[in-house]
Amino acid sequence: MLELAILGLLKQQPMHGYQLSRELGESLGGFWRVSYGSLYPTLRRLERDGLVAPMPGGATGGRRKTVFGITEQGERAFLELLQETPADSSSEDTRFRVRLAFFRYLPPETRIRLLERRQAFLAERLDTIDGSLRTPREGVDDYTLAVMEHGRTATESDIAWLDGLVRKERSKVAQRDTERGSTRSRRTAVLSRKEHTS
Amino acid sequence: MLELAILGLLKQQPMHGYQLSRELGESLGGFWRVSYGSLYPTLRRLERDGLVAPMPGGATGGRRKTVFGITEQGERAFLELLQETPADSSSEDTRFRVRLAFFRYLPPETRIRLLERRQAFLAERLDTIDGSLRTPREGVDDYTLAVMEHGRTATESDIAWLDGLVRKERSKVAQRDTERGSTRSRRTAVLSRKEHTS
DNA sequence: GTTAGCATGTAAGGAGTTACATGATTTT
DNA sequence: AAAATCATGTAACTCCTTACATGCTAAC
Repeated sequence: MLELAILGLLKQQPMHGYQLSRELGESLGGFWRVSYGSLYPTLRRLERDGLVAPMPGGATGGRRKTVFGITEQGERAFLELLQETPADSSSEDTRFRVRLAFFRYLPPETRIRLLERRQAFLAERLDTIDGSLRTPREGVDDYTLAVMEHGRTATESDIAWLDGLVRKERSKVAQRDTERGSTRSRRTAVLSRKEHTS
Repeated sequence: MLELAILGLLKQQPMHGYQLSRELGESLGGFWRVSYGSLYPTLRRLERDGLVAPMPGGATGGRRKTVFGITEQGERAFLELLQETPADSSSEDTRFRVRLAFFRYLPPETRIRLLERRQAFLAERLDTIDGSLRTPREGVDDYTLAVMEHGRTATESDIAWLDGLVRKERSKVAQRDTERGSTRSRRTAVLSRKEHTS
């Protein structure tokens, strides 16, 4: 996840490590604040692998800091990481946030696919919660119940939010297709659905 | 976090490892599903440390499974873990959920203190988000913005939800104090505020 | 000139995961 | 008797954290 975030930020603009950590904290709004003990080693590993490289004439200052930029190889790795489906469900919420923050670098069809994948994930979570609420085992008290019900509410509103994003994305695609000649629009719609199913 | 969850579940009822994993997945409603590769070693470590112990006459079956129960030492450790303030902000959301699910084991004053601590944490997150939104750096696009705004909305509703829980808790305390003689109620209120500040 | 913040790192370790292995029991 | 699922475990690894160490630069 950290690699993705670093590459994405460096794609926007070359930066040094310290700045990366601050941007990360800001653009994720306090949902994830990396420690330097994790940031710098990762940065060096990315450099070693040729995904980022120090820039001679960096962005702003002229101090002893090392300003890094993303390489072509890094760009490729970034796009792969961005579409990656992680199995790890525990940190998936934060991970999705990070991915979404870099959505502009993906084509609309891929965006829709990822948004719908996230929806499916949340729908499954919702099923689990509803299942637990329907089958109250012994030992459930008010607090356990409160956790579950709040979880359900939050998940539902997340799904609705994603619905809005998908709708917006679809209308963008539709508009784009209309602009470039109206005969292809239906065909494109079929194609993107096909891609989503696979 | 896993230790806390295991101890809490075993406090409710003796169980074997497999059952623990299923209960965990259910009672947390899909927000956290532990892997066996983590569960069993942890369970054995807890046994080695004397916090849990195998029960001769377990709960239900008589198979080859090992049913564990919590020991007195485990109960003590559980209460400590339940009140522990973690510095790690990344997994704090899930962690709070776990803690809340075992809130019934804490005295109301401690509950209020923990709820308010969580509120303070979320308020800080809100500040970070609002700060980022007020100072739009270069490179913010619609998606980064969407992430932040959704984060703000979700955090705000979380805080409001906690407000409700705190209010409910306070009214419980007030009622309890009224029931056991009205002269002490004011003094107790002062004491719990003092505890909260520290 | 000293405090605060910028900037980069290292060593040790925590808390989990995946993938694999194995066998017992129930269901079909 | 085959398939599903219950039940327990191990080894290697990932990814990140904490705590520490160091020095530079700006501001007061």
